[in-house]
Amino acid sequence: MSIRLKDISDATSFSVNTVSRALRGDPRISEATREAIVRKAEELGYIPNAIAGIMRTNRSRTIGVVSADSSNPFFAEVILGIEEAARKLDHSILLINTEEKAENEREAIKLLLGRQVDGLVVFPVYDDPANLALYRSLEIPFLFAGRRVRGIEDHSILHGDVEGQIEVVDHLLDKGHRKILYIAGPENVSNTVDRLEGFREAYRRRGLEPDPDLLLSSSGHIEDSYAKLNLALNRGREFSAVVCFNDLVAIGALKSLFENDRSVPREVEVFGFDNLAISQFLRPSLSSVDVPKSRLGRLAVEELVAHIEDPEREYRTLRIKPRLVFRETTSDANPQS
Amino acid sequence: MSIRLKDISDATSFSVNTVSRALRGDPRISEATREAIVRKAEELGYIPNAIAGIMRTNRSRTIGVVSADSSNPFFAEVILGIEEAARKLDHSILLINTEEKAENEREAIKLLLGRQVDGLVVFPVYDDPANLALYRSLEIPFLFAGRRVRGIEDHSILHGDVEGQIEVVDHLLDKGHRKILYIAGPENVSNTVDRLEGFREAYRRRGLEPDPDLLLSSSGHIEDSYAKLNLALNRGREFSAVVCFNDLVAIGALKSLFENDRSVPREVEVFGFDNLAISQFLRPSLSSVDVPKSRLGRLAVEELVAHIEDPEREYRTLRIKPRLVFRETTSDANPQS
DNA sequence: GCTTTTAGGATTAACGTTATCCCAATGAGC
DNA sequence: GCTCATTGGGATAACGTTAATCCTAAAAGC
Repeated sequence: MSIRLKDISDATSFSVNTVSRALRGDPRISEATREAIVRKAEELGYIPNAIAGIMRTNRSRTIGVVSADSSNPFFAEVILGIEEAARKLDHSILLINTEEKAENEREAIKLLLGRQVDGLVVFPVYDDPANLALYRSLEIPFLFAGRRVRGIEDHSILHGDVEGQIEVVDHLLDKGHRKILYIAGPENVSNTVDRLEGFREAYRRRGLEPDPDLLLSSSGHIEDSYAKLNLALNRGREFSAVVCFNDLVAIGALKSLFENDRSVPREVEVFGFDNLAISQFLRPSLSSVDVPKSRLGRLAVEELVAHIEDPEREYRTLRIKPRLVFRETTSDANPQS
Repeated sequence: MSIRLKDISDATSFSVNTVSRALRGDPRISEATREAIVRKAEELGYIPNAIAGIMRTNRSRTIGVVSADSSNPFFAEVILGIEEAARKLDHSILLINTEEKAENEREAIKLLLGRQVDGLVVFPVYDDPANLALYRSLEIPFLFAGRRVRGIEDHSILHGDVEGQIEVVDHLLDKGHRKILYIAGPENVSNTVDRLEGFREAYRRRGLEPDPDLLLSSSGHIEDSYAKLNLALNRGREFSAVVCFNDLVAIGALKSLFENDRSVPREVEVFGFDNLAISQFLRPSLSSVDVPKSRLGRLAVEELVAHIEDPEREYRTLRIKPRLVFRETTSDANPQS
């Protein structure tokens, strides 16, 4: 059976209390005593029962992570940063996926609250009244990674969806493209809203109007994007550039373009968004908007832990700058730089 | 503050015990009472304190997942299956990465034990005396997903590394290839050992000997594989096929081949292993050995939970059959089929 | 009418920690 | 030699839940 403080107490004839304090490095315990206790603890292979500790202290050193879409490597890459940062700050991660469903998100949060997590990092849906109410009633720190929630302004770490998308479209308009196909992302996700807004804003700034026929929606996944672009091509849509909600969408689009004998980038230029790790190894390698995913995860954890440790700390939206990456799905390098 | 059973007890004037039992559906509580209590609990927004429950019952309904390499999508895909299966069986996941370090693996397990997980799914290193001792002393169920540990025979769910690799090499030898370059994977991982053994065995069966100059080692990642193959090409190594430890290695190899003007598959055929989700979208799309990753994860969890619920259950190695997938990095389809 | 059964619920004691309060011994200050 | 800190450690009470045991009416059996 597993060793408890009591067992060390019995073996050393110090009280349980003293053993506990010795192992936690309480200065009130003499060096000699501490050493004897620590040695005995190691000898017995003592592993502290974290559950009991959490119960007593009401501090779990655990961060609940509510991820959105497990089939998108973007989240995996951010979560990698989260896990690493959490480990460095001596916290554990409890991970749940919502598959972008508002209800799953609520359930996940309740489950995590029940497990007494100290804080939450969430990839939330954009607009849901019940979720909004839940977040407003939350008594532990929470942060939104790379996304916004309608109605909650200050809990986000954003990576410039609007600006990033403006830059892409601006670049293409600069190069003379006037028929740009846009494949948008999943419903009710701020990234979709913001990137679409960026797309539109870039046109607006030049007094131009995007062609509604060249605006496709998608689930944000490869297969759906592939199907949607096939459909558009079958309907005879003409365009010289495809701007995609994310890299997965771009991968599906590339497949469709290839199968429909559209040469990339000669006839059609393609942009993704997110700059996944694999995108540089596609052929042609994918031009994209780089989002520092690992940094986003790290930042989220560091900021969250700061909030956990200082409940008075004020929330404010943090912003990371995105950066265009030009590869083989676009011709030439950035004309500006 | 958060609502406890006590609060519901106060509000309904039933005892804490009755409230607890009513919420857990104990048959000894009358329907009327149960309903009143449940309604009040919902009204108050009661969220059970799982920590206290775990403390009392010594059952956490949590599975510790010790993953190996967070930068390899293979694990992400398996963990996806793990998470889904766990959720269906009403369990949570506690996830830690080891980055293939034996010591991290031990630390991860100790941390998870401290958190009172009910069982472990581990992607372990192959051969480490301290880890072996740790596993032997473990008092909770544990399973190795897709890997073996030297010295522990029955706790694995394997996916035919040896056979899969034999099949690949056999196929190539059938087609007349005699100069096959093999890029092996990371040290001290059973997959590396077994796939290499498969490679050798395929030669052995024909009374052939692989050329030691055509045997490269790698970390199992894109960049390293890319560098190693570049080096081999610079040294004038000649070969007509490259068999890779996994798909990431294959991606790096493809990049090197492309940059060195080796046409794939005309001059060089390439095989990966794992069949990552992205591999079908590479260009050329990658021929590989499909490992049912999601199923592996699901199976691991289902089997683990079976062990948790029946401590007497015997361990036995489970085996999943791999399947060759022929795509554009190999010429023709499978000659046999 | 009395006892026995049973439904329905209350009391109480854990689970392993940690925090609060307490005490004994030692030594310093006068 | 007395007081008073200081040091080092012990005793005890929580944390919120659940399990084991116990209680009490009312119904049922004779």
